[in-house]
Amino acid sequence: MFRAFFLKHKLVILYGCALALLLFVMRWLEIRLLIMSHAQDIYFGAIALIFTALGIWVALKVATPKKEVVVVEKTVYVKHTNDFVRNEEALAALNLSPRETEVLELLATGLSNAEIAGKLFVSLNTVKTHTSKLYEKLEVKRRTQAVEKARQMGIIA
Amino acid sequence: MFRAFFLKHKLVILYGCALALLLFVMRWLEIRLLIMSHAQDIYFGAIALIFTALGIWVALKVATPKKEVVVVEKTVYVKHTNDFVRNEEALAALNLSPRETEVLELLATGLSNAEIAGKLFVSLNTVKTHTSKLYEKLEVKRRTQAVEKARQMGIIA
DNA sequence: ATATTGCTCATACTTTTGGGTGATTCTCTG
DNA sequence: CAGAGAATCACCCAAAAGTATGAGCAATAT
Repeated sequence: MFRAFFLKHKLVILYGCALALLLFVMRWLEIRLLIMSHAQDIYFGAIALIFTALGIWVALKVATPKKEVVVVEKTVYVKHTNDFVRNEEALAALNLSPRETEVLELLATGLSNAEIAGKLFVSLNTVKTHTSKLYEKLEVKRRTQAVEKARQMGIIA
Repeated sequence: MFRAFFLKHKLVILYGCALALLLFVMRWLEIRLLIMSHAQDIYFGAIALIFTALGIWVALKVATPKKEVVVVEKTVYVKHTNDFVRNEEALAALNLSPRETEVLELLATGLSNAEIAGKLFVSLNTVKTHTSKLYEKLEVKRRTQAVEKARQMGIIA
């Protein structure tokens, strides 16, 4: 409870303590500095400097950094595939389960197993099982071949 | 000449003047404030506050803004034609070496690095070097993505 | 009611891929 | 001639992919 409060207002509390301490030290220093009458200016200068520095420090610590937005244009090529027709016969002949087809499509976009697992809300192991079965049914050994074969068969865009 | 110098160190000069002025005012105030012996603390507090504020102000004024890069993607739709025509501009922009292009094409057929090495009569390590450079230039992380991107850009069939 | 199929997940192990670094050789260019 | 870029290769480490096997669960077909 106290800890949470402290953590939340850490900066403010620390700053307050630092200020109090400094004032105390200065008050004490004052006694001996006042003996030398001309040291007053140096004294004030010191106070000014210290608190200016403190202010700068606090400002840099607390201030939300200004952001300068730099816009970089980047060209993205996207193939226009409006005339793709899925080869339903070939797809049916493969006897892929719905889930496997889904995985195959994500596979073709270049996603990793982990990324596919994330998209489908399943574990990495599950995706591995699906891909393995997929490779079996497509009679390939690697994901790259699976994509290539599926593309040639016309079952993915 | 003086003007240029002033403009260049405007902030420093202004700050210096402000500091001097404040010290002068305080020195003057001191005379009457010292009469009330217990006003000393208020006096110091005022100094501390003012210079802290000054420090904050200076810091906020001077602080270098952080840059934030925003990538704006510019979409280019590539016409999908049944007879493939290589997108020469895109290919040239990528600045791929002849060997890298060769590797990319074999990559797209679904071959493993070892198989590519065999086809090109080079070592597996060499193929790895090529693929790595390829991924860099295509701005991708995996071979599957490389193939997908190259296909969308129209630099492979 | 059993068998099958699809989906899920795990564990354990091997292979492949990718990242980083550095070296060598050759060729082209200023 | 020095420097840059391309191609070659090596070594090491880490991450991703793939293989094998087993198992639980729900819907569906027999």
